[in-house]
Amino acid sequence: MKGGNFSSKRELIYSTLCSTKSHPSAKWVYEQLKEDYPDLSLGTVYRNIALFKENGKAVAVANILGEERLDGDTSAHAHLVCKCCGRIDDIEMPTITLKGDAQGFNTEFVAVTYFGLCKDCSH
Amino acid sequence: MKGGNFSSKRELIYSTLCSTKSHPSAKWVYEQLKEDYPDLSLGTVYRNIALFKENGKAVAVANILGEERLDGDTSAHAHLVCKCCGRIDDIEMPTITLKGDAQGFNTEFVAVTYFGLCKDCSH
DNA sequence: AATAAATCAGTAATCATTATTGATTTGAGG
DNA sequence: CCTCAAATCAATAATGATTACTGATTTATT
Repeated sequence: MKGGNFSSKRELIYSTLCSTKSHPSAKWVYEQLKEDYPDLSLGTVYRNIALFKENGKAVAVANILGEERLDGDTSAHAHLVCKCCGRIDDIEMPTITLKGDAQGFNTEFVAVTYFGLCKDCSH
Repeated sequence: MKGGNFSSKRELIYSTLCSTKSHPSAKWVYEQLKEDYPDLSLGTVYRNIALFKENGKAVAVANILGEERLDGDTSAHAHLVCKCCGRIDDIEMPTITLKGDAQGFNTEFVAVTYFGLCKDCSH
């Protein structure tokens, strides 16, 4: 029953990932849980996050300072990524009007990401 | 004269990056040049690509299989990324109508990326 | 309880990227 | 042309995120 749902650790990791809007890294999720569940391995967090991504329950939002940042909210929305402090915020998904077409491409997910400086880092 | 332009190697790396629409990795650029310029170091490629990104002459398009993929074409266009084979194609930039606003966010660059399966990988 | 599959912790290995170091090249001024 | 300081480089080592592996443990099913 691969990728199934009978694992308590898996639910724990998933709910931690979904508990924040900060778009955390795998390590962040690990560190949050490590306090209450000392016998949790970072490898387990990575493995389960990989499963979530395969199953469409999570997406990679950006790669900040070499760390992949994740989002457990897969509803349609866009992101503001601050190049300075690494902060990632949600915004409403804009309307996208594709000119021409993506001939033969089978789209599963559309990412709209604004890179720039957040309010705090603009001075 | 940091990030300036008096280096022949720098121009070489930049023109190689711009010579293809395949959105290559740093390693690919290195391998292309290595044939004709054996005394080129992978570190030099990475260092110069980092400069290009700082100076807005190149952008990171996606992270495929742990490798950052680059684009020397910084004109407005969107990307089709195949999750299966890693191929990245350009498409015309769609019209984006932002609902609400990104309060106080100072946008430098907008990325629109379609993830899915390319024609070949859809069967 | 018995069994097989799934999952786990712990750890080692991988591999892209970055930092360091000391040598070389560049361009400006004399 | 010569000198010098800054910029750049190759080579290599170090870093650090991610993945693979191993053997033990847990789960679902019978």
